[in-house]
Amino acid sequence: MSKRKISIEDIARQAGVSHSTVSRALRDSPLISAKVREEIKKLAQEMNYVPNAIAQSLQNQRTYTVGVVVTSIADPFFGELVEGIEQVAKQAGLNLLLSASHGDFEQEIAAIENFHYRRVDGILIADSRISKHYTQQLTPFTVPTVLINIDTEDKDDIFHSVAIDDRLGGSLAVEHLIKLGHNAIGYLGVGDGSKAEQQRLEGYKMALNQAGLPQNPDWVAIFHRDQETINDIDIGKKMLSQLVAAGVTGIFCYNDMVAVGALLACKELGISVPQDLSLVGFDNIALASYITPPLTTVSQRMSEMGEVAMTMLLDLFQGKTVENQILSPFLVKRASSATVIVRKNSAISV
Amino acid sequence: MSKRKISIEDIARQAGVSHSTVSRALRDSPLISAKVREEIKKLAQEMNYVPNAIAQSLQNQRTYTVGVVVTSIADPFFGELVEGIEQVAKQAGLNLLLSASHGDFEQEIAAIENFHYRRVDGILIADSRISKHYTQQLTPFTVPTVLINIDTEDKDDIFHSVAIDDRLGGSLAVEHLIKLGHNAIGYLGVGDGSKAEQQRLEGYKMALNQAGLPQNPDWVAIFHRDQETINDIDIGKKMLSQLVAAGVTGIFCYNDMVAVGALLACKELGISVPQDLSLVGFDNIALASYITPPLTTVSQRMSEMGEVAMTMLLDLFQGKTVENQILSPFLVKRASSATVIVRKNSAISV
DNA sequence: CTGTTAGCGCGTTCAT
DNA sequence: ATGAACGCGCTAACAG
Repeated sequence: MSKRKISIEDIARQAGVSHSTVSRALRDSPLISAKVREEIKKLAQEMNYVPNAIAQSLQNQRTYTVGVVVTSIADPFFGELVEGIEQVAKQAGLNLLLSASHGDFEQEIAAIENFHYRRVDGILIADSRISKHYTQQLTPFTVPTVLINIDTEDKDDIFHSVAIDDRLGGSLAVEHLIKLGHNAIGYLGVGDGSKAEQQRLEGYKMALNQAGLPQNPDWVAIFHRDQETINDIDIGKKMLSQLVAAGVTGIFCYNDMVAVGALLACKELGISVPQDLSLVGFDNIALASYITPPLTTVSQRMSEMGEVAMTMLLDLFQGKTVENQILSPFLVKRASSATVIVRKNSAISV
Repeated sequence: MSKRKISIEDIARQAGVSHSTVSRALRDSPLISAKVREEIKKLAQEMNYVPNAIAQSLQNQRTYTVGVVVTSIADPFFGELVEGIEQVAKQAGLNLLLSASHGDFEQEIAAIENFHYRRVDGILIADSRISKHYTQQLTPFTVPTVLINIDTEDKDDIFHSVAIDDRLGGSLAVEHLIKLGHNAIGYLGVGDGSKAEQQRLEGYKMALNQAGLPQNPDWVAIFHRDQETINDIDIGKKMLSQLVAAGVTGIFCYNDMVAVGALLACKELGISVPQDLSLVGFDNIALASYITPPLTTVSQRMSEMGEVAMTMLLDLFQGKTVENQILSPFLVKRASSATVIVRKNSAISV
């Protein structure tokens, strides 16, 4: 903003009218003769007038901006989410202020306070790093806020939320394996203590129960975190063997990265997927469809999630009462899962 | 902003001073006695005062906000870029206004005008959809702007840029194959008419020249676009066979997706990589490291690109003169490329 | 229909 | 060291 832009007063002077006449003309006020309105609009055009949103915001008490906090922008997962958010925001004439928290609680709080400072009209938060802290730290919050995929325990009147039905997702994965004839089905988890993992595991158990299939503690392998420095792929790699040793023929993995890790471990161990072992992931990341074999997985459609969350925010702006949403994931069948091949001899060789 | 937040006047009234005293106290003005300064700060804290960035901006003529236009947020490529941008922006106390153009020229212009309207301090554009149009449409632009990976032809005084050295990238890929003993090296391109492709091809030729290796028109396969509806993977799939038929033992692919397509075609044709054929990609997308075999590729480090671009913008804010940057890519060696195996008989079988 | 005035919240000069 | 007054650019209430 080195050169100050021209204002409505500049064009008022030029037109020989008052600045409020210009303001009205530009806003298509009915209180203006059609003639001067067109004249002024033309003049504004000629003078390259660009209205000042800052001044308008100060007056309107509305910034037409929403703040978005995600863990990481580089994560394709959140990328899709933001894409969905952006799409409906743009359509509604709203702008996005984006901030990454990198899973750090401090940074997340800082981002939210910054949004507050900038007087955003609403806030979207997609980050699992939070919990009850919210209730304390963010109490003085009057800005409409929608939490995405976050365990929202209380404060239902202030915080709204949209989340995925992880239990359903787990069930879908396991039911799929059951249909394929598996009856020794394992679960491979990362042990991050998240509600998501807890519920996917629940879905796993539920599906087994419902099918009357046996359950075995040895079939559930959840990584024990001593240090935070391990990634999901390596978890999958490490944990696979013990499940195989326990005799499972199909495994539901907490997410796709874990499944990819398991797949890599299979290759090293000479276990062929899906002939010897079926794998099902969760998330449907892009990688899932390109890897060999392509991964059967539960898909979340993050962009839809973003759209729903942003739409919810729009409803809140209009004073509507909104209900927390739980989105249903769905199964994407690919080549990493197949019907069980019964072979008495080769089974021993594993 | 349903409930109006408290202002400096509110806390001035409470403290029994004028609002300008409060303003000064909060900004650590030396014109204030240390005592009242602390008192007022404490009071502000108690009253949950949050300064109004909008009002400040109107006064300062500075929004501490930069606008970012990318083709797609969901694209991991741009995700990384934005992550880099965001990181240095945050550190400098700047905010990001994000917008996606989806490769649509209209949307891109609209985004930029919107940024203009919102009085951003600077703009970053990462989208290839543009060209000379800029010179015309965006002439009245006084906002510091940095173009990322865009052919910036003229207007060097207004637009600044950071881009990758595609020619060097092409050379690196081909030199690598040469070192491995290949002497019939092909290029597989998408034919999108971009400067990037043109320069990567140039790098390919340059490397061959420099090594004194033969060149053959049949070794360069560039897809001819009749319709826009084909993706890079399918291009790679389609074009591979003709290069193989031409007798190449190594192929430099325009990007990783093309290389992945080529790889899939190899699997179908029974060509084993890297034993029969070496493949090198470009971009180093996440997928490249997970596919089988992992892909040798030229890496761009988009996050660095974002950091550099944002840093350049910061320099511009400080009135420094900046130079357009060209970043050097580097080779990432993986299992899709290997030394040539000379075998007289099997060579015929291809 | 149009002009005058006030105020959104804040920073800053000009007095004192 | 502090208060009064003005302006950033715009919208809206109030006069005419």
